[in-house]
Amino acid sequence: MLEPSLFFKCLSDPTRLKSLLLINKHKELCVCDLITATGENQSKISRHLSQLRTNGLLKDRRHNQWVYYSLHPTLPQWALDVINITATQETDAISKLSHTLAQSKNCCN
Amino acid sequence: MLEPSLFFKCLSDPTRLKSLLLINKHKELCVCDLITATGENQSKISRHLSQLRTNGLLKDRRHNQWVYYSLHPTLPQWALDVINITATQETDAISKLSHTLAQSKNCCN
DNA sequence: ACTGTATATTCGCATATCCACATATACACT
DNA sequence: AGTGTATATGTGGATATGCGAATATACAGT
Repeated sequence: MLEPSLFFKCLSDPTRLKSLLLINKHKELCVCDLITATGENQSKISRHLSQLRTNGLLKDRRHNQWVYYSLHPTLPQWALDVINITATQETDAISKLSHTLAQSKNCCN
Repeated sequence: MLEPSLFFKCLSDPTRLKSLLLINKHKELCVCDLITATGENQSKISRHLSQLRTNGLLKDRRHNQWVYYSLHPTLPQWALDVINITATQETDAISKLSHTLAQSKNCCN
């Protein structure tokens, strides 16, 4: 079972939170999408995603060179609720990031 | 306005989370109550409470030697929602702590 | 085999966090 | 003034975290 304090620690870094909210909105994104959307460098994003995966918030799906991340299917409802509440709080920031993503050519399709 | 990632960082430490949930349940508690309930030492509790206060999650009310902490009145609804969701997730742990508190003589009354 | 793209990992450094111990402050009571 | 209780804070050490730069791995296309 997911310890609340550990779950919150995952959300306590702005890059991790942005990534998680973007994945929540788009259901599934690959690493390069998140790099594009957030403007952060590759190693930073990769490390934060791996942390979210290790702690059970994300699951990865590998297809060819790409790794697609989505919310982990066993995430408990309360965690999903917290994520969605936060999403409504950050609508503007997230749409801006989504927009950046939409404008770029898709690296993986 | 309260930054979500900063708010989550406040909830990411078990001692801070316990304290916050206890205060949420009892509306107002003094420091010695929290020391009793959590079994942690004084300086540890004091420091965590001060951090919660500095970040706007708690407000303090001083009366004689005692300092009473309660949820900050300007906490936004989404933050209250997150706290309450977490509370329902931690019911057992919190009642245990509340029980410890009830059994001890009240230091401040 | 070589190249390019996508992703992960290692390393060293800087900074942050958490803690216990000691000390300080503030107030009440005598 | 002295004592006891409640709370805060300074300090130093241990550990954790976050970062960029470099390197490694994996796969696709040529």
